[in-house]
Amino acid sequence: MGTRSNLRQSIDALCSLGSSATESVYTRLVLECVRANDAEQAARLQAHMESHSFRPNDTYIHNRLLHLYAKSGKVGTARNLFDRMPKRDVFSWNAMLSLFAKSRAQEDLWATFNDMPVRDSVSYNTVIAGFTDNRLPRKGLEVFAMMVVDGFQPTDHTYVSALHSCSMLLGLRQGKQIHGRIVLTGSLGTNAFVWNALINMYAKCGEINHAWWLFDKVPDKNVVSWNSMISAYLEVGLPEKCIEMFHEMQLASLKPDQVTISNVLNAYFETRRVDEARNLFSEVKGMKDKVCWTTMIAGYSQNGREEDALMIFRQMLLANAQPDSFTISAVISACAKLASLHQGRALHSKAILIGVDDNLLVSSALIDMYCKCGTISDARFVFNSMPSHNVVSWNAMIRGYAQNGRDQEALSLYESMIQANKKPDSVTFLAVLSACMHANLIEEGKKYFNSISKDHGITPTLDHYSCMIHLLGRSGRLDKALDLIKQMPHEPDSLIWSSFLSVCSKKGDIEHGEIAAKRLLEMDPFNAGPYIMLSNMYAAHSRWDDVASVRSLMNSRNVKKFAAYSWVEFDNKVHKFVSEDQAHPESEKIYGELQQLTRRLQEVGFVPNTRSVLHDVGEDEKFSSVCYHSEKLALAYSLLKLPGGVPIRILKNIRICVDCHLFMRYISKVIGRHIILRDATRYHHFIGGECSCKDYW
DNA sequence: CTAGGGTTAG
Repeated sequence: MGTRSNLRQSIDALCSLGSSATESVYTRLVLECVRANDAEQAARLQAHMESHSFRPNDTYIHNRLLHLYAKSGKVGTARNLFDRMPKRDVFSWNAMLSLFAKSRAQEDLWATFNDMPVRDSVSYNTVIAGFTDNRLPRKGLEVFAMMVVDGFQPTDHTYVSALHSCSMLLGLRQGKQIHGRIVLTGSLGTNAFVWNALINMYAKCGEINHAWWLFDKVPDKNVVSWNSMISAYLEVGLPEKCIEMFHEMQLASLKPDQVTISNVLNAYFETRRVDEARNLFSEVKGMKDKVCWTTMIAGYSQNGREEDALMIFRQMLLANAQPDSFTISAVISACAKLASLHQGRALHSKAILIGVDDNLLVSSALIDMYCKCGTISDARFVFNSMPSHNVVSWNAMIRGYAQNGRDQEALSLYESMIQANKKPDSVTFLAVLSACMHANLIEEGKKYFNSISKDHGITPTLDHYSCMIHLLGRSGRLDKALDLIKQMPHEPDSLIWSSFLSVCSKKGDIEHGEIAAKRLLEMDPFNAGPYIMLSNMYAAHSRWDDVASVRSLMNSRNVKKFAAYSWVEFDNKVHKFVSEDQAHPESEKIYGELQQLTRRLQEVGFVPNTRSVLHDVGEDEKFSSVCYHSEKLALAYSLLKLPGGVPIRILKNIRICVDCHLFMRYISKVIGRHIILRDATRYHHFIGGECSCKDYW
C-alpha cells in the first residue's frame, strides 16, 4: 500500500514538473510500477514520456510496460504501445502472446504467434498454456508437436501445460508418451510442477493406481501434490480415501490450503458427514475463499439442507466474500428445491447486480427455479433473454413445461430444439416422454421413444422405460407394459416396479399389482410405499382380510410410513403442516376456515373421497382423516393470510391424494383462485375447477 | 517473460 501511494506521489511530482526527466529516472519509475504491479501509474508515466516526445530507445523499458499491461489485462493500452514500438524483440512478442492468452483472445493469440519473426521456447510455452487455459487442449497439443518439429527442446513449463491438455482430453495415450519423453530426457527431477502434472493426468484419465505410484515417489511433496492426490480420489469416487489423505497430510506437517479444504468438504458431503463438514468449515476461519463457501452451500443443498445453504450464503455476504456464478447458481438451485419464489426473485436481482445473470449456469438454474415455483412465464423470459442455449437450458425449459402440465408447449419447444440443430440427451427425452405421458399421447410417445436409439443413438434409460410403462398402462395395456419390462436391456429396478404398481393401482388390476408389489418388497422390505399401495387396492375392492394381512406384515416388520407434510411460504417464512396438525398457533382459525370451505363445496356437490384411506375404519373416522390432510390445512391458512387475487402456492413432499386433488379443483372454481400445488412428482395448477394434470398424476 | 490443485446447471 505504502509503495503504491509513494509511486503515485513520485509520478504526480514528475507530471507537475512540466519537463522531461532523464532516462534513468524513467527506468527507475517503470521498474517501481512493475514491482507494485500498478498498471494505472505505468500508463500515466508512459503518457508523460510521450508528451515530452521522449522516446527511449531501450526496448527493455517498453517490454516491461507491455508485460505489466498484459498482466493487468489492459489489452488496448498494450496493443497501442506494441504497434508504435520502434524495435520489437522476442520478449515484446511474448508479452503480446501472454496478453492474448490471459484475455481469452484465441484468434489474436494464434495470429500473433504466426506473425512472429522469431520465437523462443517461451513463445511456444505461452501459446500451449494459453490454449489449455482456454479449453482448447487439442490446439495446445498441436503446438506442442509443432515445437518439437521446429527443433525446440520442451521445458518443464511445456510438459506441465501439455500434460494439462492431456488431462482435459482424457488422452491417456498422449499423456503416457509425454511421460516417456520426460523420463528419457531426465526431466523428472525435483520440480514438483512436473510431478504434480503427471499425477493429475493419470488421475483424470482414471489411472488412480498409477497416480498413487507416482505420488509415492515425489521427492518433495508439497500441498499441491497432496491436493492432486486428494482430488484424484474424489474424482474416482473414493471420498473415504480423500479424508484419509487429509489426515495423513497433516501428520506429514503440511498445512492444508483452500483447495484442500474445498476438496475435503466435498468428500465429507459425499459421505453424508454433513456435521463434520460444518465443523471443518468453521475451523478454517481465516482461509475461506469463495470456492470453499460455494462448496459448503452446494453440499448443504445436495444433502437436503437447503435452509442451511441459504444461511451460509448470507454469512458469506456478511464476511464480504464475493459470490460468483458458481455461488449464485448453487444458491438458486437451493431456492428451486424449496420452491421459494420470494428468495429466488431476490437472488435473480443479485445475479443481475453482480453481472452473472446471463451466465449459462445461472440462467439454467433460474429457469429451473421459476419452473419449480410454478411461474413458467418468468422461466420463459429468462430462457428468451439468454444469448445462447445449451442442452441444459433447453432441458430445464422443456422439463419445466412438462412438469407444469403445459405438455404441448414442452413438445413444441423440443421440436424447436431439433430445428435449431441442437443435440438432445437422455434428460431431454425424459422431459419429452413425461409430457406425452401426461397428455396421454400414446402414439407420439412411442414415436419419441423409438427415436431415442434410432435417430439419436442413445440407449433408453430406466426413466424412459418408466414413462412408457405409464403410457401403456394408462391405456389399459398392462400386459404390454409387463412385456416391455421383460424386454428391457436393463434389470428392472424399484422405479420400474413402482411405476408398474402405480398404473396397476389406477386400473384396479390386483393380479398385476401383486407381482409388482412382491418384487418391490423383495428389494426393500422397509419401504412403506408398496404396502400402502397394495393395501389401498385391496380396500377399494373391499378385500378387508387382505388389507389386514398387509397391515400386520407392515407392523411385524416395523415399517414406518413416510411422514407427509405440506408447506406454504409468505412473509419470508415457511409454514409447515402435517395431517390433522394441531401445533400451529392459529390452529383454531384454520380449522374453522377449512370446515366452512368443506361445507361450501358440499353444497355444490363435492363428496369427500375416502377411497385412499388405508384401513377399514368407520366412515366418520375416514372422513375426518381425509378432511384434515396437510395440504388442506395449508390451503386454509393461505386463504386466511393472502389477499384475494394472489395465486396460492402449496408444496408437498409426497403425492397428493385423490380427495385433496378433487377438493382443490372445486375450491379453485368456487372461490375463483389459482392454486398451484407442487407434489413429489409434478405441479398441479388448479384454475376454474380444472387441473393442469388433467387428473392424471 | 511461460507452468500445477478446487466449485460445473437439468
